[in-house]
Amino acid sequence: MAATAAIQIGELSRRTSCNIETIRYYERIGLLPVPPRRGRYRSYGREDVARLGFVRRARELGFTLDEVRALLGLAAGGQASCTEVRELAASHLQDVRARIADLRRMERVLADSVRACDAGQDPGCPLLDALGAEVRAA
Amino acid sequence: MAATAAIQIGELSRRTSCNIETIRYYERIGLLPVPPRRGRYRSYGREDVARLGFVRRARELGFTLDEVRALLGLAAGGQASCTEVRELAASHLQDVRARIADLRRMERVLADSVRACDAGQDPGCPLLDALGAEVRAA
DNA sequence: CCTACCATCTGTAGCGACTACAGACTCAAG
DNA sequence: CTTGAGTCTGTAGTCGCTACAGATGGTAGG
Repeated sequence: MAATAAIQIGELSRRTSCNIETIRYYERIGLLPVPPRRGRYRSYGREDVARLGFVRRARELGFTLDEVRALLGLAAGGQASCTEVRELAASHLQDVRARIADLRRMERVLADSVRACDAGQDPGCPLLDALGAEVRAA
Repeated sequence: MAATAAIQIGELSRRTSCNIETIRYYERIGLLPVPPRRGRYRSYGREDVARLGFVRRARELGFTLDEVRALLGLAAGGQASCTEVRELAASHLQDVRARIADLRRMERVLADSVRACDAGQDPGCPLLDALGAEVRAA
């Protein structure tokens, strides 16, 4: 019940594993509230640690900062917003799956080419061939 | 054997499915050679189509522009460089696989949360909980 | 010949999500 | 009193484009 222990930006950075410059950046773009100052130094409290932790975890899940902003708004809103949160997450999940599919396509082509290269009976370079190798003729 | 048909940037753009602005950008950063001019207009030939095609295919495989630059250098170099090409591709393949692994981790967490949300017996919002929901208490 | 219209030109600024300085200051310990 | 760590502001860089604005070029129709 003591007054929330005030911490400085360095401590906030340590507790959230978030770069100091990034914290100030989040403040600049309005993702974190402008904190009060002790002297000239930013002074943070318990709920700043929570909020920034939330942001960082959402970022780790690949949400964009705009999506995070929306999530923060919804999180403050109470249970009515659970549906909206679900929709945001579901749509983001689709994005993630699409990106995985893209990367898998790349992986397949690359792996095939490297394998062909290892087999090494090709007259030219199978990797360069895969990229359309007439460039060499220049 | 006719002199290589000279084309303008618009035609190059169409043939390579590469944005005009992007072509000029590639020229600016030295990825494409500075072309001669017909009047004030850039004039491209057969090997520009090939080179830009190569660049675009490499980009589709996720190579960075620096890697593409390296590949172009190696492609010009003859067969001695095949090993180096292989190494570049193999290392890029590792990157791609790492990114896939990252995304899969995200996918799992997101899918789990959305599923928990659908089950809908949680008192709060399982999605927000997954992100560390004390933010709501603010 | 004039006009309309398209393509092309140069140069600059914006995106997203940071990251990296430079150069000033504050504050506490030795 | 000095040293060193921490913090401050402000600006510019990263990557790979993309999007303008505003000036020309070349061509076709009237």
